[in-house]
Amino acid sequence: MENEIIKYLSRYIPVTKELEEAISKSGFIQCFDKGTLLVEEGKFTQKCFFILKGCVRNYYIKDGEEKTTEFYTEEQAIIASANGKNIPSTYYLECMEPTIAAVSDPEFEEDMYRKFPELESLSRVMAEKILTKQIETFAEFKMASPEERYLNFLTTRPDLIQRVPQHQIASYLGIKPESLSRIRKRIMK
Amino acid sequence: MENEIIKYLSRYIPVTKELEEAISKSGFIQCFDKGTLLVEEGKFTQKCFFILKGCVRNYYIKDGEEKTTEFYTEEQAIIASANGKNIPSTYYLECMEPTIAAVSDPEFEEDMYRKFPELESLSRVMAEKILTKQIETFAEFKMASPEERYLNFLTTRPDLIQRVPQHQIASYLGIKPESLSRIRKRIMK
DNA sequence: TTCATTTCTTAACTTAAGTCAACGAGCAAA
DNA sequence: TTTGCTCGTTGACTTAAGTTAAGAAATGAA
Repeated sequence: MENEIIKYLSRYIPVTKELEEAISKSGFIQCFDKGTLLVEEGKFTQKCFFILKGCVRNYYIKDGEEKTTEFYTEEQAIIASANGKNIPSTYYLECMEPTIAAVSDPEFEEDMYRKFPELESLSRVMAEKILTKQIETFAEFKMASPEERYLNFLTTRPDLIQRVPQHQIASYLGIKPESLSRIRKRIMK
Repeated sequence: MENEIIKYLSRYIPVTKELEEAISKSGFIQCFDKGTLLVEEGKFTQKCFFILKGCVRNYYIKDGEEKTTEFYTEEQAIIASANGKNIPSTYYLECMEPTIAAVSDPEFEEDMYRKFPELESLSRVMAEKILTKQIETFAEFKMASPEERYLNFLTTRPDLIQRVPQHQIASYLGIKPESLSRIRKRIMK
């Protein structure tokens, strides 16, 4: 699986022998069982994840209910929200499937950036790319009705329909499960 | 105003004489009249902005209506969404007030990063920080009702109430102006 | 000042999402 | 196999947002 991350990196930067070795040695590729909580509310962690295989769900507990806000799948990065601070997590990250991920933390990253400055350049470019995508997605969400959001979801994340339960998708779309059920019925006509 | 951006930068990195000079000489601080469109739908531009003074509104035109999705004010960065590609803009950026901003583009940034690598490190940290904030804001938006969003807005962006018209705030909250009017009446009791 | 435009509010009505409850299908554990 | 969950659907009802239209208030230009 170290191979996978190197394949990914070499799409963007030349991967030298030294970098390849540093990555292979680091042992930062980890496997998680389905159901594993990578992050829990109230716990302190600064870990970041890059999904190589599997699916991770981001959810909050609000008014005693799970509110799913994001699904991360192959080649997506999960950035630590506890940015350098020692603050407890407000959310959970749960593996929806057996998941393989590159796991890192700020110290490891800083160390790698020192040794391989081109990695920090890549991180900068990636962070900006993900950020613009995120802003665009948020704008679309704001402008769309629940029904439009679902139709949009069908085309942008079709794989997720098979991978996660529908009531979590409802939550992800900002609506109740019963409403999603009715929307589905409506658009089938 | 060059002074302002240097003051901002020196909060995060030591600003050397050379860097200060490069910034002063670049002449990348620009002033815009109220009503100026920094970016227009269909036009090609790769400009980025960092607001020093003023307010910029991001909006789309959908179904013949303006849909406001973001407001940028002092010390906020507006990242170009046309990331390195030659694609036309899908949105507008309008100055809601006379605005002073640091204006840059990818070439200028690459040039500065080459000369001052510490700037790229700072950009990486900033992009990650803005990204995590953005993800959090999006999650809160999804989980909240229109009324909760407005109450949240009152505490997080109180200045905007005085600076922009209410129907644009409605749009920003993902609702119609009439609904916001009713929500305001409701919470006043 | 006057006039026009934009902005906000209100009202009546429609539509769709939320709520509550029930039910059946599918699945897994005992 | 039985039992207990989780999950999705449906129905009846409530609530609040969308729609349409009108008018009042504020703003800005002539």
